[in-house]
Amino acid sequence: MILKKLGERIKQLRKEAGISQEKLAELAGLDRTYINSVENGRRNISIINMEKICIALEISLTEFFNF
Amino acid sequence: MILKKLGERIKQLRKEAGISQEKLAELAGLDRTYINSVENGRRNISIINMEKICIALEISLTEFFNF
DNA sequence: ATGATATGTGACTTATAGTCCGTTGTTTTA
DNA sequence: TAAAACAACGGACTATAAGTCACATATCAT
Repeated sequence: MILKKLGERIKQLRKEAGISQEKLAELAGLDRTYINSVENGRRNISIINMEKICIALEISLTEFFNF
Repeated sequence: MILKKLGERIKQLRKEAGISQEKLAELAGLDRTYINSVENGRRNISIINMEKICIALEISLTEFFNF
């Protein structure tokens, strides 16, 4: 399902960036546990938070959704 | 800003599909007034609703974010 | 084994997404 | 130009995402 795929995509990109959930949270201005629940597909994330995460991961939304 | 761009994108694709906001709402299983406010950049839409709208517009999320 | 670092989860409050009722403009078409 | 059809917008309400916390569990180095 979409939430799982999305979470896995974030996790994959975060790993590629070589950072922890905590670091990503800090860069995106979000809570560590929130990032965790998104990665695990337990959150129906909004577009604004998606954008924050993409900016933190230095990737465009277009690139992000290229999967 | 992101919400404006997103709204304009939906409106553009909806026009291309030749349907009204009401018809899109019906196809996506969302409210007519909600579609309107999304198109006008006044809503921070969630990924699940984004997907509903994409399905209604017969376009993939990947294609949608190709802008 | 011990301590540091990273991740997973449930429960909770607050903010806002999303619905449902309506009214008022604005196009389109007969 | 009247009347449909469509779009924009508002108030009141309910559902759900955002955001945080305490704590549990891995993981890995020393």
